[in-house]
Amino acid sequence: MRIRLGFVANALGLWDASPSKTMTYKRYTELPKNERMDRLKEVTALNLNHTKRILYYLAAHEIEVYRMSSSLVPLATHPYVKWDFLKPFKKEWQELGELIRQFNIRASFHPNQFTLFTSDREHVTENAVEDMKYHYQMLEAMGIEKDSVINIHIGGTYGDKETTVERFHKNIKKLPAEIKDIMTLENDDKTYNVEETLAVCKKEDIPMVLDIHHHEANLTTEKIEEYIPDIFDTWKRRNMVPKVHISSPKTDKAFRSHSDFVDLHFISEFVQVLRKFDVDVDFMIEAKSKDFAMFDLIEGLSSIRGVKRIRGGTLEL
DNA sequence: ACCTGTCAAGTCTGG
DNA sequence: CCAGACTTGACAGGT
Repeated sequence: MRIRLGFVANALGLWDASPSKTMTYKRYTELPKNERMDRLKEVTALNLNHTKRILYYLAAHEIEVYRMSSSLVPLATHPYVKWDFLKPFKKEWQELGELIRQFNIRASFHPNQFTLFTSDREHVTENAVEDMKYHYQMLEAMGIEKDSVINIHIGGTYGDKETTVERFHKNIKKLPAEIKDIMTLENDDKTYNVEETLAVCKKEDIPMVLDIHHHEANLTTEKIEEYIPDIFDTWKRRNMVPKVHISSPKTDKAFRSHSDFVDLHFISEFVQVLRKFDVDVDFMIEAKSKDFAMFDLIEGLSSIRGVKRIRGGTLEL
């Protein structure tokens, strides 16, 4: 079995390469009208260029798993701004897509916590659809929508999980079919645990992203290995290697917070579990130290007996 | 050069 | 109904 590792958004090994430069609505309104659009485009051009630099960095390190920043385009879906971020950057989007293909990178998006389909307020669902569209359009512009996922959480519980899950199934119908086709759902550290998330995924035929840190923070009564075959089966429709989110607790007290680096022992236990299933997986490292945390974990895992590093970002077990 | 308050959006808890 | 927590990085303005 093979494990590929990757990281989220920013590469700390590169100087000044944030792909998430922003302009808030407040700042936008403070600019003279004739400068506003120029500034939006400037920020976007910079984020796209930084993403390009990161893709080359990934290639140089043979890293094939990467989550792109959701903040590539500032105010892309703001109701009073909403601007065309596709046409002015047609060439740039295409170039990113070509590099992603050329370097065999598995790219994904993970919209923010306000993108959810459980709310009983209609505008929340409308905003969620808008935000999902924004992410989908970026993937389309890069020509990689068929090979990518947009991952979100189920959402809040509103004091009644059962009713709320039903509302999720109702609200998700508002999402255009082609976008729903490429979405995934991740188990949550506070609300929907592995068992509950898996049930929703099965019902909607949506692949499930397993987050092992969230799982430890929000345990189901059963052991994780009992769920793994079903979780991994949800990826078969898309013929994709299952994706697992990796992080470890900051402290015992702040258990849910992400530690800067990933604790090797926290993960190696899980890797031993995976070994029994002998299946390829991709690890998305979610830690404050980003690529450094990923490199650290790659080296840590490589030192385990029976684990061999066969490429910069790939381990064979 | 460093520090601090602010920012479109979400829910949850407590008052 | 509202404030603060949760949590996030980036940024502008102040010292």
